[in-house]
Amino acid sequence: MATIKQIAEITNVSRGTIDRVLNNRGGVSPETERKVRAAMEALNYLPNKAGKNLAIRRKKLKFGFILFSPNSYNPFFSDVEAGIRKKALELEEFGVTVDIRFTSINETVRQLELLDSFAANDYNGIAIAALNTPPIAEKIREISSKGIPIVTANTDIPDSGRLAYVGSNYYQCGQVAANLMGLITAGKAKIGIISGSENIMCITERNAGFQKYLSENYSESKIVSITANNSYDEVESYLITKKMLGENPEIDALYLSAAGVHAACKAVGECGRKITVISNDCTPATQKLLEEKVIAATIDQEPGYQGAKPLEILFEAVNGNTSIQEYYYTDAIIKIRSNLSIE
Amino acid sequence: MATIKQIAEITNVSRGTIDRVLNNRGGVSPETERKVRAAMEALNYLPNKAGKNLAIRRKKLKFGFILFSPNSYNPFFSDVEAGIRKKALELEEFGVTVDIRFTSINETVRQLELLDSFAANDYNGIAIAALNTPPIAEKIREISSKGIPIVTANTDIPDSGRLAYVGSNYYQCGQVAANLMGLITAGKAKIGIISGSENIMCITERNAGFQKYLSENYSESKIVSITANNSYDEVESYLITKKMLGENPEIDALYLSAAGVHAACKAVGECGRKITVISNDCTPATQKLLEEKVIAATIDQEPGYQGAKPLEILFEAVNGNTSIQEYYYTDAIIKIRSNLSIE
DNA sequence: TTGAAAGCGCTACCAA
DNA sequence: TTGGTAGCGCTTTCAA
Repeated sequence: MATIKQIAEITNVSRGTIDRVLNNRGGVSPETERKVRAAMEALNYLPNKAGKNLAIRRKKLKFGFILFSPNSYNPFFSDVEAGIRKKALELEEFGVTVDIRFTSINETVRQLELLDSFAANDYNGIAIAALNTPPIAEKIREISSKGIPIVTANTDIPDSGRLAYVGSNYYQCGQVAANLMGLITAGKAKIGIISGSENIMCITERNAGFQKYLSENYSESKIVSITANNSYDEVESYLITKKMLGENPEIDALYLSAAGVHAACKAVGECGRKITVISNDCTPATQKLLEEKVIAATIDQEPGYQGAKPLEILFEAVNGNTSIQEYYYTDAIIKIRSNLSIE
Repeated sequence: MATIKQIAEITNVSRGTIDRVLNNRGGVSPETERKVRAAMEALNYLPNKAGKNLAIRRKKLKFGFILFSPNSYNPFFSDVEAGIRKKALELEEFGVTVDIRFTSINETVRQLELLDSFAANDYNGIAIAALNTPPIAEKIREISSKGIPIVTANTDIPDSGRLAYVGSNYYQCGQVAANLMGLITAGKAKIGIISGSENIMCITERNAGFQKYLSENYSESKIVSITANNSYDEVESYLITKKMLGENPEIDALYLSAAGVHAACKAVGECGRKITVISNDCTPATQKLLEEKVIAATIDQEPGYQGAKPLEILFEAVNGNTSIQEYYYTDAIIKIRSNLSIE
């Protein structure tokens, strides 16, 4: 519990100088620095957060968050937004302002503009659900190199110079779905996969994890058919599910690896067969389907955390915390009918 | 983002007086109080945590935590302890000291002594995994009425004057276990329950939730046999499981509603039949059994949170936070083989 | 290169 | 009943 004041007294140096050493601000003689570091070592000095948090108010930090607009096909992002707003309220006590900007799922140009705008207006940190395209990666690299920390949320761009990623380990999500599917169907399912756009990494990762785990652990099960919904659209989701179930009467299980859950389940209800359905995320529509036993299980990815944690990381980074990890994976949380209610 | 200083300037009253009004310390004229409250209302004043956290150091708060000793029958509590120690480290920055004391699972007298000792030595708050017996309830009421906040953790005593409870909703845990059992066995399981002491509420609640959910949702399944392990002992756990499986050849599923998981599974392995096992908690031994596919699923109850959250609540309470709930339930987290690794 | 001092918001204590 | 002030730990700015 040593403080800067104590270190200052022991070393006969002013508190200002201790601060200079502590935060590597330069302008300290090697002799003094050595003495100060020795004392910090000896007293096992650790900076006090309450003190830092109070002092940082004067900086009036600004963070920006670029997120996908929630819509009927994918209401998931409104839970992310709720997480952002909650954390923003907390950070307000530390003098931090948070601004949110929305884009559609395929607006690369708009994301670039927003990134530029944040950087040009002296924002101190940026969080972004980033489209994984080369121009975005390049832009992130450019802004990061100016010293503005960037954290990716929900969708990642590795090797872009971003500070950290917060979100699902999608490959593992797929594995968990396969594991559940195996358990529920005694390892003998005839499976259809309703998938999403093949150029969105999270979808391909989920499918890969699912297929790998299934083939390694439930060799008697079989993936009968895979269809991708490339239009981010509820109607399309209904149509392809309807078609798949009609053309493949042996299918008795479905893995919904993308959004559009509600529409797909409408087709399931109409087919008249008993289908074991496993989906992702836990939106209100999905909860209702679990309640009605249409969906057997869904895999949640802590959307609130994906909104809150990136802001927390940015705050820590700006506040001089150097022990920030690269990956903050959310848990693959299994939701079934009986553990819905309590959060 | 109004501050005490601003309120003071507007109302032409000193900051000390604002503080007196804010914290109901008394000694303020009705006239002044009215004026101050009006200003706080108008500016939407909210106390700043960073400021409070810094100032509270001077109080040098002391919290005590009474916990069950981890042992081989129930290693669960070492994860709770880890949660306590982590939070204690965080609170150290606020000048808070945390002391942990251990008792066995049935030492009422020892718990009474420890409670008295904490109260007599001016501890500012107490957390306790409380044995649910009348003398303990009475003691908690006595100490609470002196103004020392008490939070129960893991095991609760309602109506004892304790401030809050942090832990499982055991009834729901039982429901989730039944829900899983139904899903995995297509609702047709012949089930044995290896239970624990009938006078521990958490066990009886789990069993009740399990039976209720099963009968309401999986009417084709059947509970064939229930045996209680009343000796908190690994060997006993092995013996009763062995006996149950031997005497009831139709049993094809087990719900382990108490600890002693490792020993029970030894008996499962020896019986030579395929048994669907569902257990509680996620200790290292249980993880290994999941890995080996001996256990199909286990229901975790966030032990780390059960250690950390009570201390957080005590700190908030002492710090003047009045919006503390009565129940802080942990999630019933479903762990299967594929979602073990990532935390 | 270093020191001194003010300030972040809140609390506690002494004096009036 | 009220005001004034010092202090919690850290940062920043100005002066030396």
